[in-house]
Amino acid sequence: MALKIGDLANATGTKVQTIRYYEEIGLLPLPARTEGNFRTYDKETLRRLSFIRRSRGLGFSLDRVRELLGLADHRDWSCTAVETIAREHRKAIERKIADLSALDHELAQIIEKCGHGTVAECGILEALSPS
Amino acid sequence: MALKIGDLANATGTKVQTIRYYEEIGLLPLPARTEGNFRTYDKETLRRLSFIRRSRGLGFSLDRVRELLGLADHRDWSCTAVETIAREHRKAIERKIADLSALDHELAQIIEKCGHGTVAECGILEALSPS
DNA sequence: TATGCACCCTCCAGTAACTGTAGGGTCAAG
DNA sequence: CTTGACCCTACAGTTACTGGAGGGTGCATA
Repeated sequence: MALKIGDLANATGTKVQTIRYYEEIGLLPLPARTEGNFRTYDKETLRRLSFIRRSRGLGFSLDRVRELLGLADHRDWSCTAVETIAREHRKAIERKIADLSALDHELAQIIEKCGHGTVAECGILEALSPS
Repeated sequence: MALKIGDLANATGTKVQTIRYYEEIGLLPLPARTEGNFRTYDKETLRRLSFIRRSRGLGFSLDRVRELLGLADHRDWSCTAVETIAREHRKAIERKIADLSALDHELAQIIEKCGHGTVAECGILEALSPS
């Protein structure tokens, strides 16, 4: 029932190189090896990788993921720190949305200025030029 | 009236190293040098740098900026290409906003699951774990 | 004249999170 | 015994800068 790196990759939608990268930076433990030097994994590592990928999918940085994994190991601790990480991440995302929305409005206004003529008269380029 | 690199930096809110980087990748022309080997710039380069920074501020990649600068040099061309670049950029930003909004909703749901107890019971970590 | 200080120079390394490639080994099936 | 799928290591490249080491320039002041 030993899993190879490709099995983990398939099961989690992760590239093989990415799994090796996670191992390199210490997010995944050094796995056992077969006689032929192939990495072998157990279900626990598969769960850990799934956790990492789900967290990454939600936009957490690898450093945050590392913290979350560290917290998850202390089952008797308060989960306040977990909540804090999640809330701050959400705040950061909302800031990003606000920034992008402002950009979107600005772009909309600039695009409207296009006179569909020549570059020389282009309102878009003019809007990008120094006032 | 020759401008030094620090003058350009001050006038555009750009770090000196960033200006040298733009020169290195060919976004800014190789400037004249003083006897003491200091870069000297004219108003035209200042305008070019301002254009770059304004475009970057609107989220255009350096490759797009390069295209826009290239188009701006052909004053008699149609500005259709300029409009296309701007519209596609806007589309990309709107996709990003949609993605982040989806993330935001998902995070909100996950955060609600926190029971404020121990890590072992934490609904956030559970939501991050493989189903 | 010496000194201090702000500014300039080049070159190189590091950031985040992978992705791709070169050059080779392992293993089961046909 | 060969083919093909899979695995291995090691290293370079991506984006757009940012920071630092180690040293030179130029102007004003004591």
